[in-house]
Amino acid sequence: MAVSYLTTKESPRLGIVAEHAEHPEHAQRTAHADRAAQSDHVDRVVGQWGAERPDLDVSPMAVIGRLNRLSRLIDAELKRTFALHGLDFASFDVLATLRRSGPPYRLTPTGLMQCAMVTSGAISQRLDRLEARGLVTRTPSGSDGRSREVALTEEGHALIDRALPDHLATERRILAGLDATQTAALIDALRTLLAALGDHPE
Amino acid sequence: MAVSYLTTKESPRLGIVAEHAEHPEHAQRTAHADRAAQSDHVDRVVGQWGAERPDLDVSPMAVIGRLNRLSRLIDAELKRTFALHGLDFASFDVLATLRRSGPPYRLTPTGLMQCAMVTSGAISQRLDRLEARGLVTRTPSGSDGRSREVALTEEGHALIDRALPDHLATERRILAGLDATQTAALIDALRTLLAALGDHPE
DNA sequence: CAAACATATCTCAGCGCTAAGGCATCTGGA
DNA sequence: TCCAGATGCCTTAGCGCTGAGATATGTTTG
Repeated sequence: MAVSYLTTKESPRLGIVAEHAEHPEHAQRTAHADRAAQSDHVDRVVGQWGAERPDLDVSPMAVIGRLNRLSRLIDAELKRTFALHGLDFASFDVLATLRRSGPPYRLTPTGLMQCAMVTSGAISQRLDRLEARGLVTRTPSGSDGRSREVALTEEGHALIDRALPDHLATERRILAGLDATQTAALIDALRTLLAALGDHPE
Repeated sequence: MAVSYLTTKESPRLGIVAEHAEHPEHAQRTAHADRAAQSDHVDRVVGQWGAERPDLDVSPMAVIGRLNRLSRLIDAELKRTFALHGLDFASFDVLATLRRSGPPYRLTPTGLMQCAMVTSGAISQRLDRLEARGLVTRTPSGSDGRSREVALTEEGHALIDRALPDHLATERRILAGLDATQTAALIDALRTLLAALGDHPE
């Protein structure tokens, strides 16, 4: 039996076929989908376009649309955990980047900017806020008069170490519905897409 | 030979194992990874945490971190296409939602709000901007005095029909690096995560 | 019917980001 | 050496969104 991952509304122009439906986990999920006729928001969107613009191949939306919605939902979820520690995504991001860089927990604004994928202005403002709260310090760089060294304070270090386990628990909860095979395949696909978009380290 | 999707830096505590490495596409990708020791930004982050906080299981970051970075990169890419048509994501979103809803291309602000996953205030402001440009109209609802009917104008209809093919081309280009198996697995995983986060239609 | 509650939309202050540009400093080539 | 361009950081206007709340209308309940 040919079991499809797609609802009837999704035209398979991306050449999507169910090649490994023999995996028990997948069979189970698909069986559930068959039972409940499970169709999510993006299925509906793709179906609408299929009816209104049958001349266009909207199948890329099945991926991009889901990535977009998932990203928003995850952001909202993570936000709640950050708030428990008096943080938001921007603050957590800077503190975590400094923390994981290892002793002496110092980076330049440029380094933070590249990790965070935001503009230099955004980093300046993030550091203003963190500095005002005593979570980081900014000192002149010894070797380069233009540069600065941003360092975690003891309070900043303690705060990120306190928030991190909660954050990881939230992430784990979000991913709890995926089995090992799905997770590996997801990472593989995301890695491929990131590479195609030029997301390289350094 | 046990071929892993993970770099040596990623601890496999999510129970990730390479169960279907016999797929030709995957073998090829992994071979390439072996050859170039391909490691992306998130690999580096996970490796840093592994060194600094070996007591914590940071493997969820391999998924959440990639989703976050990918979403930002995709947004930036789509933005450029929207700009070619004098649009941004917010405007495109509203026009596209109206367009795909089919004749008579009318929805309420509440309907648009639910599709867009933003607050009612955001929709009010989006509609202000679109109305000022003559791309939509707002008229009182006949049946409910509290409600309004938002309708695509001819100009709005023409604009979204002009922008959509370009948008789809951009999406297709972003996904070009994925083969059919990867795409199907990606959709499957995203669908599972969306369902777990309660992203249902209507 | 009236009161209490629910719903639909809008308003607005505040927030974080971008884009553009300013200033100081570094670097490499003529 | 000098200077033009590159680099690092900051400043600021403007933008879109959120969160809180206002207003008006609809619905339910006693």
